[in-house]
Amino acid sequence: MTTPASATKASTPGAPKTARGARTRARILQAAEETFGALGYHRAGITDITRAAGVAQGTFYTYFGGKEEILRELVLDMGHKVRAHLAAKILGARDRMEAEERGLRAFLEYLAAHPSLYRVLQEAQFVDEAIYRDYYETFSRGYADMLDNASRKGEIRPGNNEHRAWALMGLSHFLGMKYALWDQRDNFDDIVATLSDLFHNGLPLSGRDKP
Amino acid sequence: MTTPASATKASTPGAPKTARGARTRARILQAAEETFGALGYHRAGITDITRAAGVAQGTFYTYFGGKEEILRELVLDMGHKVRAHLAAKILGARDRMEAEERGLRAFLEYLAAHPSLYRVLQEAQFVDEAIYRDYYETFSRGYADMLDNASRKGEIRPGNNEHRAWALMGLSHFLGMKYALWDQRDNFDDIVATLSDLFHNGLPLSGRDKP
DNA sequence: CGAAAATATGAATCAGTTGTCATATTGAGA
DNA sequence: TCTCAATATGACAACTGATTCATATTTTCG
Repeated sequence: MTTPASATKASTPGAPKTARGARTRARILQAAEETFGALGYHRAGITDITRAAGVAQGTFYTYFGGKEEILRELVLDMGHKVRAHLAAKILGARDRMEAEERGLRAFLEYLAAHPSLYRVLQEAQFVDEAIYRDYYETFSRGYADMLDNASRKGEIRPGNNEHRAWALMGLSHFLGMKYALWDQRDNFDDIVATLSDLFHNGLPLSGRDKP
Repeated sequence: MTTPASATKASTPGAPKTARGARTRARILQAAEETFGALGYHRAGITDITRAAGVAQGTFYTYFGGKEEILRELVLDMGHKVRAHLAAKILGARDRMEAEERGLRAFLEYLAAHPSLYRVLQEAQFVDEAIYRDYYETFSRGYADMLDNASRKGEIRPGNNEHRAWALMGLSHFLGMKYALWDQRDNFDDIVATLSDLFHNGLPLSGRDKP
């Protein structure tokens, strides 16, 4: 339907004004994450969400303007959580190389533990592309900044760190999809080792190219 | 709805038995690619597809079992085309390293020229995950085989080429999404150069680690 | 040319969903 | 305890969009 021209869509209701309200809202949000994660955005009905939350359909609209809005909220929320998790896991790294390894491992582990993240985020792309782009543009900016710092410190080669950031995000994304979600591994040592080797030495046999 | 247990979905109608039929079917397939690409799978109605193809709604069901089926067909078709394109572009490469550069460039150019590919494929993931997985599993197998060959020839370091294949696919995917689709660039020299440097030297300043 | 098969048509059916609303319940503060 | 604003309820109105089907039209080929 996509906003049938002149109609519907009650815009964001105000925030809850009671402890009870806050609790209910949180339950619905949580239920939405699970339901979207399990069924996907389109197959999941408001009914499924409210049933999972243990409230009546109508209650949904006390806190959220509609299906799209709760998805947006979810994506924002997830973005914060992932970044916080990765930041924490990277914290003690000696240099950028170690940070990359830790970051990759942390991402894979996070994805294995929170598979809904992936599905909700990826599906958001087709519901509201802007929020999906924001997620990755924000992420990539932070990533590129860290690489720039490492460049300045002489820890990594000079080069276009924006390009590198997108490449590295993509690589994590696919490795996560394949090994954490599809194959459902719980040990990522060998994967991290393979990528670590790539980061350190590139692909060629000996690193004797342009130094 | 997800196949309501006991119902609907007329299974694949037979192939057209007339030149006219073949033409009509092709027109619908083409229209579906454009329509899904422009509106997305869910927002695109059968109506939109048939209108774009210049036929009546009912005609659609003469050739396709339903909306999901035409999507499947599209994904399969696209898979063949991309692989053919990349294979052709890589053909004359002297070594694996050059093949990687050419492959990345070819992928970015293909995506810029066929943006529907991306959208249809990515969205297929949430309509019929199996076909999406097949697409990438097939692709990755071929990719890993090529890397294995290069390993044997001593062109690249030994290592887990399956992991590498997924990492390389992911990296291309994200670079394509960002630069070909979102930023709509038409020149990818600098991106290919950045990644070429990564492939040759890894990230660290000098390549003097474990040789 | 004259069936018979293959195609084409589009109105009607049918299932399923979102978002609304009038009505009840709850609980915090006076 | 009483009152009122905040919440909760769930039946239902209003739509959307996929698929079907009885009915034309076109093509093939004997």
